[in-house]
Amino acid sequence: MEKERFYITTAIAYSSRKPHFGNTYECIMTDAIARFQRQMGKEVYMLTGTDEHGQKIEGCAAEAGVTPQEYVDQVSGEIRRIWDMMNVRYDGFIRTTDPEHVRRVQHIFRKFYEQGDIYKSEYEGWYCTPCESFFTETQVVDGKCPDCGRPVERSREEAYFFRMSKYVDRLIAHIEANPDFIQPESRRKEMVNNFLKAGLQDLCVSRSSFRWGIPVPFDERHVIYVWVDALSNYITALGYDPDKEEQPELFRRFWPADVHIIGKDILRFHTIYWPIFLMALGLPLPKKVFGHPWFNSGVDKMSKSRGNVIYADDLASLISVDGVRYYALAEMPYAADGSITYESVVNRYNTDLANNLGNLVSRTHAMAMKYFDGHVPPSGPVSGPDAELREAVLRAREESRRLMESYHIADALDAIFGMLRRANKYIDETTPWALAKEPKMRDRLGAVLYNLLESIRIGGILLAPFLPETSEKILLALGSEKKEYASTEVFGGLEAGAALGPSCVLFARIDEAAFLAARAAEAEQAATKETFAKESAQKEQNEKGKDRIAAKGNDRNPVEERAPADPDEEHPGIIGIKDFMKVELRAGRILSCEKVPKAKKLLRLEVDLGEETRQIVSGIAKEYTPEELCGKTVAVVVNLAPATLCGIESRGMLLASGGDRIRVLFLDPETPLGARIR
RNA sequence: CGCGGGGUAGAGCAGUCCGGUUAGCUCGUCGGGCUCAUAACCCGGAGGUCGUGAGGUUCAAAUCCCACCCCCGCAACCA
Repeated sequence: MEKERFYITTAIAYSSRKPHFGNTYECIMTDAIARFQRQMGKEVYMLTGTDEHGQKIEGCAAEAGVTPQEYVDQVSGEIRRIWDMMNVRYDGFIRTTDPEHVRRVQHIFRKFYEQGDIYKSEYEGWYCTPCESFFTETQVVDGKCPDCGRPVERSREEAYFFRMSKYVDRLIAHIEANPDFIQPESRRKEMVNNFLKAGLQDLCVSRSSFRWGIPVPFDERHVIYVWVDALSNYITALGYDPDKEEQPELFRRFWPADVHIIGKDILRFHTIYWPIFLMALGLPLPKKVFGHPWFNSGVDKMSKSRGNVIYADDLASLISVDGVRYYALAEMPYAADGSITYESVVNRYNTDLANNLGNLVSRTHAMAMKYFDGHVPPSGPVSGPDAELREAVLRAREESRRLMESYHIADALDAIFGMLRRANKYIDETTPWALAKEPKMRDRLGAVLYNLLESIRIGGILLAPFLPETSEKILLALGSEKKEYASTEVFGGLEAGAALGPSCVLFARIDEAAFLAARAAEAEQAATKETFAKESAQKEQNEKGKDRIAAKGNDRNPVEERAPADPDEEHPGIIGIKDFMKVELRAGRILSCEKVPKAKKLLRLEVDLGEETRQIVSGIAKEYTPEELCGKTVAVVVNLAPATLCGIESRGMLLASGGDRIRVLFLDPETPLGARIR
């Protein structure tokens, strides 16, 4: 009989910088599912890879003084190194710069064009270079990018568009007929209500403003924009090429994918544009798209400027690879965002891995060594709590399987660890050390230890998809050859008389206080270094304007150093006093203030600037009530171009701290109204 | 009235669809037990008006209905 097949993918990682914990989590999660499916006897193909085109990478490479190809070679290698280190066992690793991928994407693009799905038109709008995005008039906020807040430019370019409208109805019908298509559930409604039913616009699928991309085959001035390029990886990696008479075996065997595992931020592209591209190619749609939640760092989004970025490889050096895997898999809820803190890392590690799992193995192994000279004793008749233990073991097996089938990974792990807890309790119930003192209880003692060893053996096998190394170690300690899932069906697979392996400490306990202190010290050091690096880099650039050459090799993290990550992390360059004086800041008093109806964040203010009174709209409604602002003296940017927000004109801007906690900058009430601030 | 999800012990969650035993679980906390083990393990206690409404339906509501409040996604509007 032919094996059932299972095709699972991660999103391909964007190669502009080193992936942080959230990216790595996705890969670990996907790997756990893939390993589980292999354990279930399926023929699995797990695909991951790197997305290597785009203007941002072009820019990063230029800054680093290397070619884009050299740049992505390095980053892609780094990403792959981390995946490998985390024991992610992928079957395919695609890079969007692979020549085969490039050629196939060109064929796909041409096919779309030839069948009339792609047409040439002109795009005019506001363009944000760092985000590589065009925005419409209504999206742009006061001349700035709505995503990153940096200035946008008026830009017009000839571009190719994909006729989405043609397929929308079919897609809606598909989503409605397949309620499981988008997971978790809540995401499905977001997509359907926010995008599909609201009216889907044609998608711009080419760019001519940069070169680092796959050229449009029939129009060399254009490169194929990210989505046709990146999304296609799921089929090109299997060898799909629309020009081929017959698709290769790999493709025929594995398409359609069973599930695409992706971050919730790109759900829209995977549940709307990707299915439509597939429809246009006449291919079946993936069975499921799972938009996993994000890991936040404590309460904040992870970001370097907050000094709270955690990298998986760094963490692995502290708590082991399986420690990281366990943490990521156990801590992340199914649908809501999870949060990572060092406290919870240590707590999870100590309580679950060291105390519950590690110590169970350790104490059981020690007793078997001491009382039975390192051999598996024969199992005796079932008595006392034996039945309950066995039942717990088999139930954990069923539960974890059921939960894994629906991608409830944390819950599946919980089921297994619950069983381990039951085994610890069993030791207290049966008190083997007391039995050991009575020679006539020898058989009972053997039975008790047998039950424990067998429970651990089954547990070790069940843990294999999540903690592959630990699973190996457990089975090695038991000296058991039986590692296949089938051997867990019946309690009693362990053979009496077999010799145990050497004892081992699976997870040494961590001293929480010392651990946290060390992390705090590191963070401080890193922050200092970061500031220093930035400053000297800027100095260098300003003074000589020379290109910097990326340090290679010994630099611990060269990628991170040169790629300014998120917009909010970018530090301002050094400016002269002239530049500063371009910004006209003046003191004003808030005369009146009210919430903008229908707006969540906006307050409409009348501000007295001495000479004049201005209407300013400010996005601080979540932090301040109108009452507490009235009468306050504030700093206002008065020469900012007017913007229209929610239909209300705003002329100027209040100074306030940004980020998650917005705090308005209040001035001394004695400040004369209209006074220039500098 | 944009769309969706959620408010359950100090924290994180399950239970809600298909109303019904003392509202569970993990962590934390307090007390006890044990000594095989990684100061680990086991037991017990305290701690909950299940967001609010002396609302509705019902013999019975965390669970169904209604109203309101708050939080989080997505979208929009962070000047």
